[in-house]
Amino acid sequence: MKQSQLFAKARREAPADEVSKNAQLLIRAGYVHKEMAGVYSYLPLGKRVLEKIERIVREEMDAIGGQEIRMATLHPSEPWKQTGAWDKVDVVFKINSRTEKEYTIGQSEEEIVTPIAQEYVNSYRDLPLAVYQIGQKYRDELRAKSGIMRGREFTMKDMYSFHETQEDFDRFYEGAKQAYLRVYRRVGLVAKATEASGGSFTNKLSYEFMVLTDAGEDDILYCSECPYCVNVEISDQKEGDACTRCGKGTLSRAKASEVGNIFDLGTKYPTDFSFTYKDRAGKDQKPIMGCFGIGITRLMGVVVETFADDKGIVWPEGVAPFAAHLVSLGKPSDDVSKLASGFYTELLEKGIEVLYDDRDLRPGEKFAESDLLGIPKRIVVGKDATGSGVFELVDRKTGTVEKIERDELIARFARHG
RNA sequence: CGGGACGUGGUGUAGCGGUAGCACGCGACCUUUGGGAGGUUGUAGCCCGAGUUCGAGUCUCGGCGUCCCGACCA
Repeated sequence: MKQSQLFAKARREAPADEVSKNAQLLIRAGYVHKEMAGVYSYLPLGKRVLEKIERIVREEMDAIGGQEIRMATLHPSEPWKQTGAWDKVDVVFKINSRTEKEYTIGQSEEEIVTPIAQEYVNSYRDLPLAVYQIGQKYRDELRAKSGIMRGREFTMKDMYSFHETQEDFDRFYEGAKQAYLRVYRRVGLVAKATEASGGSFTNKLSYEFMVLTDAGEDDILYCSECPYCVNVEISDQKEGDACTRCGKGTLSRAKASEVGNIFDLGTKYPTDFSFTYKDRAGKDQKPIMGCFGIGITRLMGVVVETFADDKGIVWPEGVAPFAAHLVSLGKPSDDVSKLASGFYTELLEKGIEVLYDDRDLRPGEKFAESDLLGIPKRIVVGKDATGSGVFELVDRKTGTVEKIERDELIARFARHG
């Protein structure tokens, strides 16, 4: 993509009405546009980042047998009344039509997915089943905060699974937990599987996936030696206590942001909807159900919070909007510009995702903006490149500068694909 | 929802009862080109509504909006 054609331009100053690092940087750099408190639109660069995250999530969900669907976001009120959530869950938006019919917009989708599964799961032969979607969720939060990390509208991957037995559920649950940890790793983050409350409809524990960040709104205790991690809201332990899990480490307390949550829902929803299937003996049974969420937009915010430095955003390679930022220091149609344009075409032909800064601006401005955008690698084409054919490769994270010959540079990006 | 702060051109801000100013951006022209250049010129603004006052961006009240702390958080 040519930067001269990118309609969302970076600004020099952060918006005055945002305090959170993620919102300040994402707005400044032109990734998102705020519509109102807790609601953001995603512009070309932001959309690309979301798609990167979504692709990783999709691959990992597919790998554990998830089937992707797309459920409605405008919901009838009836199933929500049937499960009790209409009255019990206070973040449910309630909408009235012109004819006074009541609707809601999805803040989660058990009320929709359970009847869908009920329609097609008639026999034990149809189980297990796992379906998921990536889509918008709406919650009537009393207070939106922290930029894109806690909004009233956000993107979530939500998966729902149905099982014959607790053993089968446990097997799938463990597989999902591992898949989640792979997702976060690929996104570039370290997430801790944290023991937490199961929410209002189950008294079982759940796992929350927590990334340590001061921008987070949860507090967790985690062991210095083993993976044990617990949300302080359900823990009687305190910082400095010995870890009861491994017996070796001590517990530290830290702020963290929840980027995923997996639940054992038991038979709550099948019960509410009278959803049964025939087991091997021909008897009616209720499936055991699980729910598995990942906050896609929140994940993006946490990545910004985690890696940004004083110059701007720093994207890990896995989620960057582009693999390379090609910055030409040439003037319109001079030799430097021609060289850069030729190289841009070649990168495109090799399938390398590149943002090409072809604008006629001063170098300082281009570098500052490049730093702000946070693309992992910057290729600078200046005067010296016209004779030598050697380009400059700058690492956004470390600032390391390498002089690399043209073909080697292409080969390097092609390898990372 | 309780508490607090704040709403001035597209963006960031100054103005504290008496002619709304600056910077950036954007348009035009000239010079400049390896870390956010300089000059000339143009462009564009007081959230909404009442009230106090000779006079309100400024004071009072009421809305609306945004952020922060708390509460809440499938």
